[in-house]
Amino acid sequence: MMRENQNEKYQDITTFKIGEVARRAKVNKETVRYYEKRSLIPIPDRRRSGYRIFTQRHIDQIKFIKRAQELGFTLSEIKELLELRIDEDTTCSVIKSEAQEKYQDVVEKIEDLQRIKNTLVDLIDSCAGEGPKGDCPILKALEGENKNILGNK
Amino acid sequence: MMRENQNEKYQDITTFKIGEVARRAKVNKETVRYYEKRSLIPIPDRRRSGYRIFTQRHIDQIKFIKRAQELGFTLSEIKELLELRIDEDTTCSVIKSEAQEKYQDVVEKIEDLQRIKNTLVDLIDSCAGEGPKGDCPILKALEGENKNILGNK
DNA sequence: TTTGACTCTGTACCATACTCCAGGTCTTAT
DNA sequence: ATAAGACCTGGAGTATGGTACAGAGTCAAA
Repeated sequence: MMRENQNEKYQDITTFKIGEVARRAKVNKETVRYYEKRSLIPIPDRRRSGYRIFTQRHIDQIKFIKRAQELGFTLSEIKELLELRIDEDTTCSVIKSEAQEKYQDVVEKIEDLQRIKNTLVDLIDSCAGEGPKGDCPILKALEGENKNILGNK
Repeated sequence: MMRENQNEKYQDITTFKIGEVARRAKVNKETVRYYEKRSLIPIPDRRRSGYRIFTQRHIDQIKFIKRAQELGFTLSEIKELLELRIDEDTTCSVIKSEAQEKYQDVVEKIEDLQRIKNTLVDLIDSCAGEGPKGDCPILKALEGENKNILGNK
């Protein structure tokens, strides 16, 4: 924390240097700079020395980003989300439909993986796990000899 | 196809130039070169001119790679798989356990996505989709005001 | 022989999300 | 005053799986 910064604007509020921000938001300092570069956080003011001046707002926003990431949002999507949050005209329903879109993405990814999982199960079941690799049905399937298990065109 | 290449070795077999390989394996020419660089296919011989000489073996191997990719194997994993395939001592059970490991990966990925999906459902359900964003429970949750839906620490 | 299509190499670039480093400046405590 | 530690910038590097050039050489058919 730094109290006596030269900027009038920050007379009465607590400000932070990058290290403290990183510690509090539980990210790397480089990540904070990276988010600034990608415009994911408000551009911090600078001290005369060039040091960035952060506020609680920055810390909160980084935490927001991290939570959204856990939900599978990419940084680009999160940026949109943040812009929505700032936009006066944004309504609840806009936010909701963003979440619904992301939900659809996730459902599709699960379906893809489910299909892959089923194929793997079939392959594993088809293989007794005995004998030399020459007879391995898994390799055979990958080699394209088995049109039944893998969906080869 | 080229028949009259100067290499004795290819007197009796059909050989291909990169474009034909790419067409038959349904990949980009650059991808063929990329696979060569990553040692995912046997190093092709060269004509005096420098042109690569491919055989059916190369085409089959590229198809193998593509099928394995569809099962979620990374190129590094596929390389291991290919090495297993070449190794005399490889048994069926070794291949099987590779597949089982990949199966575990896929199951875990599905579980992760399932958790994300559930959270999104909860968020979406919590939002009536009406009114200004100020009251949006989704944004509130992301902002960390709701300890119940998101697993904020 | 000409000419269009093909191939060669090496390098750079795409997206994603950081992470690290060097070389230099600033702060802060003693 | 000094020295440790924190901060600055710009650029490179990480992993993944390619794609896209440019500029030069080669091939094949008419």
